[in-house]
Amino acid sequence: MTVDLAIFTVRGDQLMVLLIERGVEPFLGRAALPGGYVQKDETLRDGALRELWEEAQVDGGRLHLEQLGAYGDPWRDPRGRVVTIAYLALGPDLPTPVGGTDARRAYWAPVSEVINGVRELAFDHPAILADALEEVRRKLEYTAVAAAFCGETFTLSELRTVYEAVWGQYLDPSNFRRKVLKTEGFVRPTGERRLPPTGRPAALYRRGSADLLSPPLLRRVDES
Amino acid sequence: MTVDLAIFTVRGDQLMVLLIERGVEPFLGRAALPGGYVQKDETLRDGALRELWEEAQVDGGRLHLEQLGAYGDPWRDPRGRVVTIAYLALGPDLPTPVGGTDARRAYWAPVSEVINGVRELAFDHPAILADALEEVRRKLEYTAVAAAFCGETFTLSELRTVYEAVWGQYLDPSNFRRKVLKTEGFVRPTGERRLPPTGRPAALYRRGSADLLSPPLLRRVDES
DNA sequence: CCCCTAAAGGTCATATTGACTTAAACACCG
DNA sequence: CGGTGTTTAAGTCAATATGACCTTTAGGGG
Repeated sequence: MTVDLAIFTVRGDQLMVLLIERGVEPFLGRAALPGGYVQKDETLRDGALRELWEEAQVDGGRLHLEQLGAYGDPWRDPRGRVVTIAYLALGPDLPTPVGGTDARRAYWAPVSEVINGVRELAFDHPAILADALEEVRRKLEYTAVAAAFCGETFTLSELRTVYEAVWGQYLDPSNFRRKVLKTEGFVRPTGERRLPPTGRPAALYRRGSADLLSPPLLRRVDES
Repeated sequence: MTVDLAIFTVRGDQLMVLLIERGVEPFLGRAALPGGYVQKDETLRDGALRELWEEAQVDGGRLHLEQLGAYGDPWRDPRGRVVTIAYLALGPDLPTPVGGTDARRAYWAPVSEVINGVRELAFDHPAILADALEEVRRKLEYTAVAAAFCGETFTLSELRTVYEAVWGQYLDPSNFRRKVLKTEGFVRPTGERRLPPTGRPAALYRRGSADLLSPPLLRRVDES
């Protein structure tokens, strides 16, 4: 029984996922999602948090962590029957982590490159990553987790950039602002402002109390 | 490693869940969700389908089955560390199943009674059932699975009754009809009709090709 | 002091929803 | 054979939400 983690962050205007280069067999040297065995006395969530730290030196306290599901096809691991519980983590632009015990190194990779097959992942991690990606995209529609990608305080432009990076589509700044501000509990103004490199200062917000957005903030379906 | 099943159906105007009376220790004689050990050579889904049949003689071919998640707290099972993968199943009004090997008997119980604590479930099954219930309610909003509760063909009133039973709230028949019919791929007319005990004949539909509803069919939030 | 840029705020046509009303189709009853 | 009750089916209308687009504001830099 193992846990595997799909850890996402937004850097610049790209959605990134944390990958490791495996330092042990099987799939030695191959790219993979961080993860490892669950210990006997810990919860699945605690196991995920521990692996997060061991393999990538990422502190779980600051990021959103939720279970994605169990992957247990008998042939998914060449070593034999290994069921893995996949977790989804979202965090602000984190420092590039160093490798851990079972990982030669850890690094952020653009999700688009991994999905396109430019990098080949070990095990059934391509499927896990695909499911995780769809889940994040869906979560942004129906919940207020997008703020988990931002720092403690953020501007509405930063928040919009998160949506654009995750969904891969342009959003009208004005309509986005209207939707976010009139959705009760989405964000809470701090009263402070931040100066962009150029242009008018932007108001700063912090995450609100709401978890669900109703009505949701739907992405366009066409995407041609 | 086990699988547990939260199997729902709509009977009359009530949402029902399939329970078993445990025939073995621990929790002998207690009500529980059907489930059992996963075998070495089967997928998690196949294990769920097998347990479905063994413990409740329910044929999985006709119902919607999806994974809910993994429950793995170290103390959830008095026997020791047992991680269970919970599955959610939705089906039309099924015949009352007989008990299986590890179950003295199997029966349908109103979900409301179980949630209220009138019946106490074994293990952490109360939490699993609560999660399953919320998942069904959410699924009805964003997907077209509601038809899984109906037979091969059904009237719009039957479909609306499903929503009302699951959400526990009244829906305006006229607005429901408009929403369903104008949502592309939700239902497909068969051309036939069905005579109710009294009143105008109702057109029959079968499930359409759509999986997701966009925009979704949201339930009211207040429900006071 | 003017220009450029991004934030902030507004307009307007369109789509969707909730509450409500009206018409249609059948069985039953006298 | 026509009236009555019941359920399906269809329509109206105001309130709300959305997408596309425009104008104003508040900075920095030349």
